[in-house]
Amino acid sequence: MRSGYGWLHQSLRGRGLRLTLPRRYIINVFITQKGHLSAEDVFTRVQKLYPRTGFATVYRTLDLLRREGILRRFEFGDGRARYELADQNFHHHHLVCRQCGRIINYSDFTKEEEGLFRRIEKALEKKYDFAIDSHQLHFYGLCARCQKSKKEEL
Amino acid sequence: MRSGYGWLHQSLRGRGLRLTLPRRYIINVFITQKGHLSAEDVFTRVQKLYPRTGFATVYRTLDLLRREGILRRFEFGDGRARYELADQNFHHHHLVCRQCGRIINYSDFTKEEEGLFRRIEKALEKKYDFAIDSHQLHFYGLCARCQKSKKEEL
DNA sequence: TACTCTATTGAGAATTATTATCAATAAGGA
DNA sequence: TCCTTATTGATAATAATTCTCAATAGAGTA
Repeated sequence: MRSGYGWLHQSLRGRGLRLTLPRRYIINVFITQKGHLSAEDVFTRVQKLYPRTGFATVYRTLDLLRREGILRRFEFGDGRARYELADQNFHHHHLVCRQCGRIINYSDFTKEEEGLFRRIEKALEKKYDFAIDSHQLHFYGLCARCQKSKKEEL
Repeated sequence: MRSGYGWLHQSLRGRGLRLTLPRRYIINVFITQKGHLSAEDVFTRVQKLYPRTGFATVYRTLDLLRREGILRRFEFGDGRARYELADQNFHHHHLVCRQCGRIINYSDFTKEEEGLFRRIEKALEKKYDFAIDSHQLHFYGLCARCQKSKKEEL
């Protein structure tokens, strides 16, 4: 926890921002275990390492990191936002289970998708005079486990 | 407002559900003016025609209509859910302005998209044992107006 | 048409996620 | 080490949505 955050430090200091302890811990949560974490998820994990952390700080930091481009924010429809490390080298989309909320990242088809998406983006930008900076594609359905439990109900 | 809701009536009665006045008014809002309406949007519009309507009823009805497959529910990232008539003949995706929240439906490329999406769905279902029933694609960026106002700031 | 059963409503309280407030704390440059 | 001020933690405030429950009103039936 001592160092290894030089990149962030650099990115923040320019704007008069500080690399505080809670911020390090929060980023660390995302680095050590990739996933789609809600503010509460992050809060409980950080609490274990740094119990004095407050909820407000978690929210503030998540938003800060989003603005810095370090995190991406998603809403999958269960009323709470999720955050994920914005790894440029791992562009992916999501599979969301309606029942249990499980989220799966997939990047199997991004090659094909990207070709089409680039074309669509270009065309939409022209047609609607829109400056597009990102997109999100979610597939919704039932995961393996929830399909089974549904069958067993019958 | 007297009739014209036979289809709904049919669809509800089977399950012991009733086609009440507020429900008619709420559906009517969506039929008369297509759009991506929040619960509040619907509430204020229905209020004008049927002032005794309560907020809770709006929420309950929106959810009912979603479960019936009549409405679709979306979250575009501004913290409030939006509802839209689920018109099977008008499959489309969305362009969302980060600044003002404006939402544009587009269906220009759905032909091309659909081909790819069908293939992706099939493959994802097999690979992850997921029963996919729908998907959402949102493009985010700045609409024409907000691009302008941003330039003028400088 | 009147009657009855019960799904639905309206008003307001309760819940949940998120944001704002503000005095106390701690980065980090001098 | 000192000083300035960004940041924090605790808590109050918002905002969207859901829950509760007595009163109301669909709609099948007599």
